[in-house]
Amino acid sequence: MLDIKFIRENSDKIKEVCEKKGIELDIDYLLSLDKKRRDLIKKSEGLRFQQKKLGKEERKKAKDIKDDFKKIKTELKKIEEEYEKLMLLVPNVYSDDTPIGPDESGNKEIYRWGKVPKFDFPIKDHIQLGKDLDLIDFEKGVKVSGFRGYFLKNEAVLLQLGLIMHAILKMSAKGFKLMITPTLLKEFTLIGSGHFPVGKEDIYQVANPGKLADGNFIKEPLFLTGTAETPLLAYFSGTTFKESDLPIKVCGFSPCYRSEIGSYGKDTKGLYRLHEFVKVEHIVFCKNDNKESDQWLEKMKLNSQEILEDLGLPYRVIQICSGDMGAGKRKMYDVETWMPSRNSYGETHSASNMTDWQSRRLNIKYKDSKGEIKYVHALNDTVVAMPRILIPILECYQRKDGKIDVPKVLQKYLGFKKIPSSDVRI
RNA sequence: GGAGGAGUCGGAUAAUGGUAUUCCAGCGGCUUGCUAAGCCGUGGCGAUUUGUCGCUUGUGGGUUCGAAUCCCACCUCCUCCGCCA
Repeated sequence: MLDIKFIRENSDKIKEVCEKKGIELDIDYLLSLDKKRRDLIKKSEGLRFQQKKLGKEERKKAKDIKDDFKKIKTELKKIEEEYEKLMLLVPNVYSDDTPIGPDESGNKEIYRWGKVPKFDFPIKDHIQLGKDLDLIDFEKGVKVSGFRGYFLKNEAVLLQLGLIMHAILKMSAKGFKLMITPTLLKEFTLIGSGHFPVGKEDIYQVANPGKLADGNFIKEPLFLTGTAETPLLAYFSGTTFKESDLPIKVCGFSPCYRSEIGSYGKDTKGLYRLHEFVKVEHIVFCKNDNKESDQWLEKMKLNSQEILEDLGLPYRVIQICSGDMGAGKRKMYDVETWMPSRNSYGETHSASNMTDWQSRRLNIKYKDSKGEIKYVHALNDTVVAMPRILIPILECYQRKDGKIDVPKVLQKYLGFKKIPSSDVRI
């Protein structure tokens, strides 16, 4: 959400942002609602003032005012509902260096690391490797969980747990507070992170939200989050920090659920696009300053890159263009990792500067040195998302003999250097 | 699964239908000086013609000239019994 004053004063800019982000929104209508809203607030407050004054003196006259007041109040409520609905749709202004483009074709590669592996034998994809080495079972996954279901088995389990440990310990050493977050979330959290109202169809809603201690059903719907970003942000909703508390740095681990309704028929095979996965995510709150939050975005992006360099996986960094970034974002990078079976890079990380677009929705503020209350800037980025990252690991580290080397950085967590490892077989 | 309570500023607390009290903490200022003390100011949100005005007692409604107080729904917490990874 943006400041309505900012929208009033920069309506042409906002209209341009809507156009370049591919968002259809009638800003003039929003501004007309805003005008009506303020008129009605003035009227209703004036009546309330008189009513309160008269209430003490003359009760009959106060009663007459009450009817007018009620009428205005009803009208105001209607306008405000419409106004608030639109305010949630107003996109954030993208940074000056964001490429302008209609969709992913406008994204820009800005960095490349690592040597793409060359194989002198016919390679297998991770699906084949997973089957041959008994690491992934898609057939049983679909049988038990349905489309896009999967089981990880044996060394793949340890690989995933090792990756989590590596990521968590690394972020902890960098001064991030650690959390394991809930994934069953109330609606306000998803409005807060910006996944609602647009994008609602990608979030699962729980049909039976459960019972309370007193035996009654919970009436408020619950949703399964698609990322730990949402609960991490909502953890701090309603908080006013001291400026000296900033930056707030938190690293969260959670399962993630995505219906992928907009992606039917896309990436239907393998570990790439799944309904449920797990992810280590990190967020930062900093001062309300574009320069500072953009610097944090660079630092966070480097954390993602560092993980891939630890794993020895070749990657590239993409700067996302206006038309491919979400409504709430000011600036966004994807990091893509080399996936031999695709013969290309595939997205494994995503870093975004949301500025105060989320913190306004969630009411996350700080008192600056002058005593002024401001909204924090919020950023989020992947540390490691699994099992998608197993695709490049399994495929890049495969050997001619059909075995797979374990990336060196993970060996201490797994206790073996190659897959299969007799150590974990029963 | 059963029974009963409770939600007032960061913490504590008063107000049983008459317009939210007091204390502590924090922050700002002042005074006195000796290991600190005292005094004054200070919640948040919104509108504004910058004078102010409105809202804010968990949330949303209702009754009323007037609601923290009465009614309805929701959210949350606590106590006791039972069950449970």
